Amino acid sequence: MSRAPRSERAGRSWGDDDTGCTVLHVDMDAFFAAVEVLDHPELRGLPVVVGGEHRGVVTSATYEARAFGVHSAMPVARARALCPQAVFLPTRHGRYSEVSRQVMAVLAEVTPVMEQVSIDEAFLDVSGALRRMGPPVTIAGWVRREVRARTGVTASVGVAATKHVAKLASTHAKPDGLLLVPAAATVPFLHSLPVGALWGVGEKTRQVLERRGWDTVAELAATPLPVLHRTLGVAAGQRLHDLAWGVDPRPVTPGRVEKSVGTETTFAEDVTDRQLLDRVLLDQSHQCAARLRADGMLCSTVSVKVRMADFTTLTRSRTLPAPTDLARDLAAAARDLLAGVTVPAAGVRLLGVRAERLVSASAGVQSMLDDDPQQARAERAMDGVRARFGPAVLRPASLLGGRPGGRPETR
DNA sequence: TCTGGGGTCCTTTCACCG
DNA sequence: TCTGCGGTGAAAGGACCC
Repeated sequence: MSRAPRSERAGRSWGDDDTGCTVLHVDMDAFFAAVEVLDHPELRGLPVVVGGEHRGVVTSATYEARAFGVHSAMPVARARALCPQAVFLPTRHGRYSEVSRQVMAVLAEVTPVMEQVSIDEAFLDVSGALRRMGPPVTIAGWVRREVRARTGVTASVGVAATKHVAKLASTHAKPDGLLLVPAAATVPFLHSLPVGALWGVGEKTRQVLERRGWDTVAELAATPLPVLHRTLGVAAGQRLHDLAWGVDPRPVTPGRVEKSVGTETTFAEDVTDRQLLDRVLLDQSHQCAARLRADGMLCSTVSVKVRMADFTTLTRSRTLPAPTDLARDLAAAARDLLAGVTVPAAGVRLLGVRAERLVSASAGVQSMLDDDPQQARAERAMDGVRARFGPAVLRPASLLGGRPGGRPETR
């Protein structure tokens, strides 16, 4: 669910010349909530909110719920206050992934030049499909019809000459719409938007820009580049200046490789018990390692994230002597890193482990697995058992004897 | 109101090396 | 021997995205 601000003006028609507008951005409408309504037809037309239960936030809400001011990233408690009559449902990630795969399969029929950005959106470069399927707007119409017919959920599509503008166009087409921004209308379209609409401008940056008096993309675009460099840094200043003028040479890139894998847990209650924290790290290390092995990757760096009860957050990371995909190695590093952190009396709210600087296991690098083939065989055997009987059947002995009290309440 | 979990990218700081 | 300096890589933090 997009959090970017929208502009009434920008949602109008900008013309019908789609020449050169070969980038499509396909974005599912209120995706998680839409899947829930699909599976529970009796909820159609009602305010439905999907999100965590206790310390959770809203991950998706139907347009009926949004009419009450509910939006994604809002604490569920706040959403309940705004819309007590809404139906609140927990997230079912597996089910959303299933529908997502069906949607992506439809898109893949258009062109192999498809870049999936998240579970519910993707870019298509349709330049190679024009002869077979017709002009971009015709293709966009086909995508919307086929996605709805085959999955039962709706998508909005933005059509433009660049990824950034296509993305903004789909935002302004919502819900269940299509918006073309002709190449010639790119700059007027962008300049009709508030600065917060630009990709890369979140809450903090928007405040910085607005303090300077730059409320709109047009005002940002008119600002000399050196001033932007001083205000935002060279990289961010250059990028926003380019985007504000419609300059976005990024190609649609299929098959992006992951750069890190991680898992984190917010406890139902803040935790002060170090043994419990260590056990959670071990559990998370096993999850990360299993994913590394499933993806055929090794990691060179392990990082630990700790969020304290007062929400201050710190990370600690360590480069390993050699790359690994073994939970034992991740856990050893993670525990060591956590040992260097002072746990405040009020306790820890969130704990996480991330494996970074990934390299392919087949790249022939010297790894920590070579030192202990027995451990490697044991962990791979665990993968096999979990694959057959489910992730919950097998856990290291030190994790038995009671689930850590703070398993995420969102599962 | 009270703040998830999965990520990416950028900046700053610091240690180390020559 | 001490100091300065530029380059580089690791670590940490923060902003942002969905």
